[in-house]
Amino acid sequence: MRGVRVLRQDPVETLFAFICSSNNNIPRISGMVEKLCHEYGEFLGEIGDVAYYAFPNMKDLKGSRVEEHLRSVGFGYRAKFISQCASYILQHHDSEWLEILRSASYNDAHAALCQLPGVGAKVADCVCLMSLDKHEAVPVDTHVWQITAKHYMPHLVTTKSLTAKVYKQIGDHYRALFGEYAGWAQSVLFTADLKRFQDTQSISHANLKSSSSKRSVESQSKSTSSYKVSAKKKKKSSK
DNA sequence: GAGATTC
DNA sequence: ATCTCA
Repeated sequence: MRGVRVLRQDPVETLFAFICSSNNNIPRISGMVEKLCHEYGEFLGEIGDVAYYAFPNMKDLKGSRVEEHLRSVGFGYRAKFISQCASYILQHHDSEWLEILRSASYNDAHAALCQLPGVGAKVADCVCLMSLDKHEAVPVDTHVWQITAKHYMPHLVTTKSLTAKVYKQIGDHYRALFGEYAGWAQSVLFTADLKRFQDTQSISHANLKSSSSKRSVESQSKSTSSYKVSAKKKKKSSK
């Protein structure tokens, strides 16, 4: 049986990859990250006829020259965020600052990340959860917002946009329910709603509730006591 | 809260 | 998704 896993990724790669993710789709994000590696990363070797490069060091990502180049290859407004973010971290902190944030509290790490250009609450939570060991971090995108409002927090169905206030409310809701597993719960919610996982019994959206399928979830009891995490929690330290 | 930003 | 403007 397959499960939903929250990986422990490299903080630098995670931060810059999620800066690329804003208002963007996965194929394009993947292409952008590969471009960063190929253009600015160290050559690692090749397997067959495919060359592999490491994710760049931040010192190689800063500067207006980088920004201009990234813009010319289709990074859009994210080009500025990437170069400025690298500059900011190296100027105000150092190259190991992100790793050091692993020993900070979730609230401190989140607040610090939100200071960076191109990093808001959502990207900060993604970095916290996927690379900084902050498993109470709950990244709330428009998708998770809609799912949560519909199935778990009905009073939010009338909210017109994902404001900072609503963002906090949703995260706090899951933290109260799942504590240190809140981030994992978010991953299950998110994954369960992906079309390609709709028929994957082991991680169906409705599994966070007591029973039944996704289609009939609306008619179910909304009581929090029916929420179950059950025995499908998993974690891994590498891909 | 609305609109712009990249493709 | 973040930022800017109002």
